[in-house]
Amino acid sequence: MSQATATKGESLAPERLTVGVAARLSRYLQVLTQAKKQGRDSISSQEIGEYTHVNATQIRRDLSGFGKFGKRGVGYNIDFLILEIRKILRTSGQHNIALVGAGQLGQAIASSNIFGDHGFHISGVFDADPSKRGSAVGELAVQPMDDLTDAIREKNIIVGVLAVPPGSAQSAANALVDAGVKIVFSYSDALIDTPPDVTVHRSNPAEQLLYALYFYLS
Amino acid sequence: MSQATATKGESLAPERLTVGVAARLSRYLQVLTQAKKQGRDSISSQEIGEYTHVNATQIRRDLSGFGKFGKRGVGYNIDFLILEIRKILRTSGQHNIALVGAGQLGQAIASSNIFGDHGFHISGVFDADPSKRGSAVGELAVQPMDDLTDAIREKNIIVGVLAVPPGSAQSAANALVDAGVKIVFSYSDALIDTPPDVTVHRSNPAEQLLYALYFYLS
DNA sequence: TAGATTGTTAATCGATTAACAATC
DNA sequence: TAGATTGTTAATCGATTAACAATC
Repeated sequence: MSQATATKGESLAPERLTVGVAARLSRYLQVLTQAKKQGRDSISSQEIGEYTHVNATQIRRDLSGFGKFGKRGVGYNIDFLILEIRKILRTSGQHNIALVGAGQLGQAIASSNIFGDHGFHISGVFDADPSKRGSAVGELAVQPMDDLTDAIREKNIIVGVLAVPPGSAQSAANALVDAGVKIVFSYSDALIDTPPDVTVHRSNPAEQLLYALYFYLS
Repeated sequence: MSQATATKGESLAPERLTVGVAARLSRYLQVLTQAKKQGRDSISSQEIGEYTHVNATQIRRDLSGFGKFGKRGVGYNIDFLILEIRKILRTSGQHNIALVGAGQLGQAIASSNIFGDHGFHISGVFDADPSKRGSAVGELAVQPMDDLTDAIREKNIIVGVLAVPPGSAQSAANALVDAGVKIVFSYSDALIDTPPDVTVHRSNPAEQLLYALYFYLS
């Protein structure tokens, strides 16, 4: 019972979410966003569970810690629940991010909605290769790495995405960190060292397949 | 204590790993593979923890359930630990996978080592677009979707990777499922429905950034 | 020897699950 | 009303953490 004591009618929000709850809420949000795109109005905890691999009871428990968001016999209203989870995660607004790497991967990312759908706006694409300078990636023109620091400071960017080959991951990450970025997402699985105040997340398809395979083979 | 009773000197392997343990072991394996690539010989639980965001004590506990793999004062021998974890996960061999989608993303995936480094061999690239047929992607030639079923049966493929736009994700997944694939990894965040015996994993960069952002902002 | 890091214990906390009354 | 699904409880299990002896 580490939740703040709530007086009648008030929200029951705890001071700070645990890592598990925050991760799961983000996961529910992703499913809700996609279900909304498909034109759905409401969704049950059971169904969110099928898409997220989270137990349906766990989902209802996670949500009921913050309020009564559902309707018995019906499920959860998608628009409403998206707003509520965004409030809980305190990430309601748009967030500018910087993309480093304008190769095939960078171009694929910039022209997709995988970030845009979730409140992240790619506000600059950077590449160390001078021959790429100025070429179009999505709706943006590729900028040289020298522009990184100014762009990150001007647009208050704290998230950087790396779409560079493994051999360039560390140097590209260094450039982002020097410019003030605090959260790095890398599509390469090369290990990246950063100061303690910077967190690195890596794309991990093979890792997910490996453990899915274990359960398939068992 | 659900571990099998082990007689002296034998491995202590439990019947079946929990989801948590299997996922973490896969994660350690990824870090070990990368550290080996960097020419490292040994690594401490502390350091694996920094790269995986898993507590160092938890890592030692996970490993010590299967044997004494480390050396006190030194750490874990990387080559040895990779072999041991592969044995535990029973995924030591090579696994053929099918890649659907030969656009920028598919090409980026096929020409990278993100799967190859972890024992997954891309043995076929497929695309519904007839104009792409035969063009080179990595070291492979793009095949039409009609070839999918035969290829998957011949090469005993149980894993399919989707690198297609959100609007094509469901139909491409259907083709994979019809051909006999049991594990699907999708780079699109569109929701995909499959029969109960097929598991779907999705790439989720925005989700990870969202919850990283929560902890940065708190 | 001195320093480092494993292997292991014990105590706590969060996740998971089944079950079911409440209610839409 | 009948069917469905939430919100919530209670019981169990796994994860997390600090601490430290063992030992390389």
